[in-house]
Amino acid sequence: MNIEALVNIFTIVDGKFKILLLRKKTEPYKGYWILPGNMVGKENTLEETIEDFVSEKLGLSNLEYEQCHTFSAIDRNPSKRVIGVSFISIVDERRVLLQQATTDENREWFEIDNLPKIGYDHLEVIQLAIETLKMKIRRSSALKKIFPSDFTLPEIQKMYEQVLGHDLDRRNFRKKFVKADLIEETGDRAPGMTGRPAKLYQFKEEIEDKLLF
Amino acid sequence: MNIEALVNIFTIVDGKFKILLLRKKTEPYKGYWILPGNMVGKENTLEETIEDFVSEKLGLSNLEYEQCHTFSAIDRNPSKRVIGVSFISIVDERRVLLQQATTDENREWFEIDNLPKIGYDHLEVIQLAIETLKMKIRRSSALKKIFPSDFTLPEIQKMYEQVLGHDLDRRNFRKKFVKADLIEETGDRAPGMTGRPAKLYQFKEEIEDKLLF
DNA sequence: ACAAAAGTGTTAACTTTACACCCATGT
DNA sequence: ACATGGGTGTAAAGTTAACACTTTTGT
Repeated sequence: MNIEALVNIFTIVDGKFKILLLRKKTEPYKGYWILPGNMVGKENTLEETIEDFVSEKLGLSNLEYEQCHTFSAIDRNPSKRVIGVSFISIVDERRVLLQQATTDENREWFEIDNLPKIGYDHLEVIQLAIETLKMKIRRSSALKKIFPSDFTLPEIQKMYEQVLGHDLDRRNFRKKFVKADLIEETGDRAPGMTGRPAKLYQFKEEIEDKLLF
Repeated sequence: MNIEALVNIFTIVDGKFKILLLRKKTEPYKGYWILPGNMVGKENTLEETIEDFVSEKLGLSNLEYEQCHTFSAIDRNPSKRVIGVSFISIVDERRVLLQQATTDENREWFEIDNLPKIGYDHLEVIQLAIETLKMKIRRSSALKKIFPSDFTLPEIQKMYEQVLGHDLDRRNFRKKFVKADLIEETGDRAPGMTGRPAKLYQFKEEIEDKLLF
C-alpha cells in the first residue's frame, strides 16, 4: 500500500494567517492547489520524509512538525490507494519574506479564509489541521515545539487571534502569557517596520506543560 | 507497505483505569501482551478495520474510536516494515463485566500503572494514548464522542481523576460539569452496588465545543 | 511634531477552591 | 438502625475581562 506524508505549513504575514500550497502541474487535478508532500519510502519514517521534502524542495529547513491525522478513505486518490498522514508546522514571517525572493508561480501562500481550488481531499486535510492547531496552541509544550523561536508578543498574539478566530486584549494577553512563565526576553528587539520596536522573546529551556487561553 | 490499525480500549472498573490487551501466542514476542489490532486491507479504511476487528474478535460492537497517532519507525516490527495507526476507545464498565463472563486467558484488562511485559513498540503506543486521552477528555466534543452514554457523574468523575492523575472535589466537579450544559438526566438511576443509587445522564444532542478541567 | 505600534495598572465580574452535612438505598 | 456512596450550598481566593493613557521609534 502507498503512504504519503503531507504538510500544512502555516505562517502569519502582515497579521494574516496563511498556508503554503503548490500548484499541480499534471493530471489529475491539474491546475488545482495541493499541500506539499511526498510518498514515504521503505527506508524512511514519515517524519524523515517530510523533513527531507520540505528542506530540499521548499528550502525551509529545521522546521518542527507535529503529526495531525491519517486519512485512509479508499478513493481519496483516484489513481491508486494512498493513505495520507498530515503534519503541521509554523514558519517565521521573516523566513517567509526571505524565501519569497525566489518567485515561483507554482508555490504560494494563501490566506486560510480565502483558499483557491484545492485538489484531492486536501481541503479536508487543511480544515482539520486548523482545528487541530486550535487545540495544540493551547498546550504550552506543543506551542513551544511548533512556534518559531525569537518572537515578539504582538506576533504570537496575532497568531492566537487568527487561530482562535477572535481578538484578544493586548494587556490581558501579555499579563497571562508572561505569568505562565514560559518565555524570557532575548534582549533584542524586532526590526519594526513602523512604530516602537517590540521586544523579542524565546521559550525557556524547561517549561511546565499547562493550558493557555 | 503494510499498515496496521491498533486500538487502545480503556475502561474504568471499580474505580481503576484499565486497558484491554491480548497475549501473543506466536513468535516474535510470544507470551508478551500487545494491543488489539489488524492489518488494513486494500478495500478498508483504518476505521473500518478497527471496527470490524473489535466487534468480531473482541465482541465489543458500536464503540466509538478517536484517532491517536501514526508510528512509522523502520524497525518497529522486526519481521517486516509495518506502519501502525493507533486509536482510542472507552468502553462502559457494565459491558466489560458482561464480557468477562467469556473467560479467555489470552485477553485481559490491565490497570494502566501495572502493565505486564508489552510486545513491539506498544508500550510507547499506550503511553502516548494515555497522554492524548488527557487532552481529548478536556474537549467537550471529543468527550461526548468517546465516552459511553448513560453514565453517572461519579463514573465520569472517576475517569477524570484517573486520566488527569489527581482527585477532584465531588461538589465542584458537579457544579462545573452541569454548568457546562453538556448533559441531561435520563430519569433513570444506575444500579448501585451499595449506597444511594446515582442518577444517569446522557450528553445532549447538540453541545458547544468547549474546554473542561 | 506627527504617525504608528508597543508597553503598562486598576477595578469589577466571574470562576475556582475549600469545606461539612443530609439523603436514598440495601442489609 | 447502620453502613455505603450520592447529592447539595456558601464564602474566600484567585482569575479573567474591560478599559485609556504613555513610550519609543521612523519620517
